[in-house]
Amino acid sequence: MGRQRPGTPTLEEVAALAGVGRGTVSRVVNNAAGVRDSTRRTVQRAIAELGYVPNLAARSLAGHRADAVALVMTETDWRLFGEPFFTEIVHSVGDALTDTPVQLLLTLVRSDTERQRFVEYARGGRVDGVLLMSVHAEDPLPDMLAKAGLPTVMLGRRSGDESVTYVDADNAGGARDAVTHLLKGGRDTIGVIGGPPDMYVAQCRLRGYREALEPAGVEFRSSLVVEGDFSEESGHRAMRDLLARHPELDAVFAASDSMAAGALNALRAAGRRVPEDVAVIGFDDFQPARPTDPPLTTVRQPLEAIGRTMVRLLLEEMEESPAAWRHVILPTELVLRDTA
Amino acid sequence: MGRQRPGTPTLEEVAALAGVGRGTVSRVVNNAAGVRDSTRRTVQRAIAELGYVPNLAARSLAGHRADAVALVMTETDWRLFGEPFFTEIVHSVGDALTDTPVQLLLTLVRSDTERQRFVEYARGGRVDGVLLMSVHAEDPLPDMLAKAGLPTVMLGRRSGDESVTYVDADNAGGARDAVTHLLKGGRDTIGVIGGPPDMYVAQCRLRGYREALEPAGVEFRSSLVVEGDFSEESGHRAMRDLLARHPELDAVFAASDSMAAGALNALRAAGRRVPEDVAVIGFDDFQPARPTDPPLTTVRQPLEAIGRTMVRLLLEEMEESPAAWRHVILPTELVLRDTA
DNA sequence: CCGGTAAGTGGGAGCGCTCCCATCCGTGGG
DNA sequence: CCCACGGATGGGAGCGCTCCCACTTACCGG
Repeated sequence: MGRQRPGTPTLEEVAALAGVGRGTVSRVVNNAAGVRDSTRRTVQRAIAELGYVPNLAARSLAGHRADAVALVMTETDWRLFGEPFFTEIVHSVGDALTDTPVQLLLTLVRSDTERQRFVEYARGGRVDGVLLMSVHAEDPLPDMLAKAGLPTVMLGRRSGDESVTYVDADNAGGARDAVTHLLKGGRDTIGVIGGPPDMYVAQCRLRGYREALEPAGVEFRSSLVVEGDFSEESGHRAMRDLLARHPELDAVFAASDSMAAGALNALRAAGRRVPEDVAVIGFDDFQPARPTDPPLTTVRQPLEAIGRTMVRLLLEEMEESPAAWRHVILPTELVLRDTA
Repeated sequence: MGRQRPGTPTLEEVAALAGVGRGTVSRVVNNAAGVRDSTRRTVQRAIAELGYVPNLAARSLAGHRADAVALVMTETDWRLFGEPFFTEIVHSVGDALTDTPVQLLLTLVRSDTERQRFVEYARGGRVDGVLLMSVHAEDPLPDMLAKAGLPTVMLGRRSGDESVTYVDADNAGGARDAVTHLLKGGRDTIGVIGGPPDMYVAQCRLRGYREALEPAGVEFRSSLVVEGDFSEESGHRAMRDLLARHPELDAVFAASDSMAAGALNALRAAGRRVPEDVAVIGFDDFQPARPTDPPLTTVRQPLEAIGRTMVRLLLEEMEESPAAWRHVILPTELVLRDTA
């Protein structure tokens, strides 16, 4: 470092070459109005000739903005969600920023050192806003950013009431739809393979399950609930437990597709036919989903819309710095395939 | 944007509160020597009291450095390599930067718009150097960056002679080792499932195959070479072709583990025993590898070392701006499991 | 007792840009 | 023919920091 790249021309040099003032060149570079067309062309020629590129540090310093936003992943996101979720969010966020001059920066926060460094980076003004991939309950990052007054949007939430803007899928609603569908299909002994109970998203999906039972007059039985950790293996194990406890089970709602896939295997191993003996519905439908056999009926999370919405909210907060946090819940969609 | 976060204190304000000059505060903030301990403590107290965080734009502007590097992925990397490769590289790069004040920024370049934006970002001085994930032959990005005088290190190379610093695995050597191992095991009709012939990495692995044959006195036969695209499915197809052409085949070297996995399936379908009838060796051994049945003998790419080396070279270039590009080839390792 | 040296410190001079106001020029109406 | 007005333009005043040099002070040896 400390090295200077050679001959990076400055605004002033462009102005000199074009025979105009600094202000005019700045206006041309920033595509601002109020420059005569002939002047604009002269300046553009000078810019091209010198290969001028604006110094972004100077622009930031003078303009009080960075024209960049960060999308932060924690170590946990990194493994837990695997590629499809991550890819889809990143792509939709990227797409949503295409028409802006904003550069998207992905950053990985794996340790306290890295968190600290990132906070200094963000508070230091290198980004105008931060998007947080799903955060864990104990993650101090959202509040650190909020306290620093940085526009921040989270994907998902850590609890029922967040004091940070977030976008989330309608987890409860999606689960409710799934279970309602099972009930309408005449199933009445419906097991649940839930996620880790300390995760809010898992709580919501479980709540949706309960909410669906009530109007149908079916009683909630906690023996029908088994907890998993969103992994395929945990789904397999949970399904086995469930069958042992309730051989009469005629349907299962799994809080993730991976767990549903594990459940499918366990059911096959137990000689149950799907969906004849036991109907199965999953949750997520990340694209491209690894196809199950038979193809899984599931609740689709609107990832593309989530990414897009996060960007919209972030840009709005960057623009206006609203007083209140906003919470957006996006609808899920029940995708009927062959397991229910 | 255009918004100002409230009350961000400046160096000057800290200096005033601590009753010292700007220079002294700067020295404390940057952990520079030449400040009396008592003074240092006073200043640190003032910093804490005001919650001072350095303005990085100002620092960049005055200090001619960004304290950040970018790791660029193109759309192609994104899909082609999937998670394990990507994850391991990112982690090792991250680890290698832990002890520096350098922030790692992952950026995704999917279109010309995004490429242009990134180049402006990089040339604008927001990063001190760039790491490029594997690049394709036609990718103009490396040369754009090189021309801009930005320290740049590529993972892999686009051709035999690159005018950009790169780090690569010894693809030819790894392939040679694999095939030599097969020959030593008494196999002499060894098929190859190669990668796309327009990719240099595929050429190298194929070259290694040929180089191993010669000293063993085995003649190269092009009918033993089938081309794949690194996907499991293409490996399956290639294996079928190979068996049709050469029923007497007694070994296969696949230029990737995915293709080897496909080959394994095809062999099983054809009723061949592995390794008794046909030995199989793959290439990559990305962790965590999806286990094959039987466990695959393969050539391990030293991803961790590659990431670490890339960072070392980049930091060196940032420091000294050497005249010549450097090319580092890291050794692979033949991992013997059950298929050969 | 004094010059000499080193350690510690203060602050001027930018870094290259944006913002904004003063200025200039051309035009149209009175 | 003069003045007022608005669009186009020039450039001063910073933005908050680092770099570096000048300055102060304390302490050393002669």
